[in-house]
Amino acid sequence: MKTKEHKIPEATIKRLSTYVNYLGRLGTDSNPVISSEILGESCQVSPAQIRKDLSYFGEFGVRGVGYDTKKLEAEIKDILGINHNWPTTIVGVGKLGQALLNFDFFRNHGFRIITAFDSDPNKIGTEAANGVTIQSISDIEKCVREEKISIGIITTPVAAAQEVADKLVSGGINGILNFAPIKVRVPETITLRNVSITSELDNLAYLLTQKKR
Amino acid sequence: MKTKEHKIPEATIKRLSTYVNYLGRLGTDSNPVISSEILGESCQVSPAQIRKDLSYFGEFGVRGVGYDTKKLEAEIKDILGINHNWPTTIVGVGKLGQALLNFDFFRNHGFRIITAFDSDPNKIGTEAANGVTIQSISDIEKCVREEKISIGIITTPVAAAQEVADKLVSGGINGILNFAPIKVRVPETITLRNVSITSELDNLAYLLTQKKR
DNA sequence: GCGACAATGTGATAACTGTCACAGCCTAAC
DNA sequence: GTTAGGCTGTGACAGTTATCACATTGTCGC
Repeated sequence: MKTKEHKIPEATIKRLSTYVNYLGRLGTDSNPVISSEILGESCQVSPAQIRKDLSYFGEFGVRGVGYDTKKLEAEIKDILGINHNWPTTIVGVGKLGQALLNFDFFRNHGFRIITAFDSDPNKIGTEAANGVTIQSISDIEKCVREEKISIGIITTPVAAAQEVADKLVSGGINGILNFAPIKVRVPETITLRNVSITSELDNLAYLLTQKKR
Repeated sequence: MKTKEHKIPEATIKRLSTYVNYLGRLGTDSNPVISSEILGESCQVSPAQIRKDLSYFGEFGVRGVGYDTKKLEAEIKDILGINHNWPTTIVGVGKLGQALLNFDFFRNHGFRIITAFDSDPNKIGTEAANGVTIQSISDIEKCVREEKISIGIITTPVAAAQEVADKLVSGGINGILNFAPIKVRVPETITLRNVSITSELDNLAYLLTQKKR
C-alpha cells in the first residue's frame, strides 16, 4: 500500500468501511473478481466514487477486468488498519456497553477487549462477557498503564464521560471512542471520535418533519 | 420558524443536534443569554459556523447581545422536529435493542416507543422495558398498520435486517433507523438512516494507524 | 440623545468533495 | 499479431460546505 501525500476525506474512510464489510460477506469463491459497477450497486455508491476512493491509496484493480475480491478486501483492511490487535477497554457496562462487549465484530475490526470498568459495586468483580472481568472505575489509570491499553470506549452516562476520558488520558491511552452524547475534551495527541446516537435520532426526526411540511 | 428555500447541509443538522443537546444541559437560569463564541467553545465549532447554521432557518439572535438560551433551544427543537411524538418500534431486542429501549432520551427527542419485536420464542410475550411487551417478528406488518407506527428501529443481526425492513415498509412505516451494519434497501418514499457503529470503529482504527506511520 | 461597544447575519471567497468523460491498459478471440 | 471490447485510473470540472470580514443593529452609560 502506498499512501499518497493527499489528505483523505473522512467520507472516503467511511465508504471504505462499507466496501470491506460487503466484501467480507461476499463469497470470494463464487465471486473471485468484482467490478466497481457491481460493488457500487451493492454499497449504493457510484462506480466512479469507488474508483476515486481507492485511487487515493494506490492501484488495486486490473483495467478491463476489475478487482480481485480477496485481494481488495485485504488491501482495504490494510488501509484501515483493522488487521491490528489494539488492546481495548470498555468503560461503562450498561446495556450499551454489554452490547458492544458481545459484538464479535470487535475482534474482526482490530480491537481486543481485555478489560471493562464500571462504578456499580454490584457489578465490580463479576464477569461481563468472554472472560472479561469488570473492575472499578477508580482503577482505570493504573490498569490502562499496566496493561498498555491503547483504546478506550466510553459507554457511561453523560455525567461521567469527561471524567472517564481524563482518567483514560492520564493512564496513557492512545485513542477514544465516545458513545456518550457529549463532546469530551482531550489533548491534541489523543485520537478521538464522538459517536452520537442522539444526533442520528435528531437527523431522522428532521427528515421526517421535512417530509410532512 | 421560516425555512429558507436553500438546501441544508446534513452536517448542519448534525451540529444543530449538538447545540440543542448542550443547551438542554445548560442551566438556563444562570445563563439566560449565550453568544456564538461561548456556544462554539463548548460544542467545538467555530462561532461563524454556528451563526451560518442558524441563518439557514432565520434570525434567532440579537446583535450586540447574543441568543436567548431558552428561546434558542426551543427554536432548534422546532427546526429538528423533536417536539413531535412519533410512534416508534424497536425490532430486535438484543443488548443493543435493550440499551435503546432504556435510553430515556428517546422520549426527549420526539420518539415514543410503543412496541418491540424479536424472533426468540423465549422473549416473546415478556416485557422488554417501560411496559413494552415483546411481540413476534411475524406480526410486524399487522401491528405497524394497526398501531399506525411511523418509525422503525432495526437492531437485529445483519442476516435479518433486510427482511425486517421489508416488513416494516409493507406495514406502512414512515422512517427507518437501521443499526445493523448493512445498507438496507427501501423505496424512495421511506426516510432511511443507516447508523454504522462498525464504520466508527474502522475510522478510529484508521486514524490510529495513520498516527503510527 | 449620542457615542462607544459588542455580537449577529451574510455576501464573497476559499477549500473541499464528488462527478464525468476519456485515456490507458488488460484480456480474449480469431 | 492484431483488433475489439471492457473496466480501471485520473485530470478537469461542477457542486457543495466552511471560513472570513465587515456591515448592521442592538445595548448601555453618561
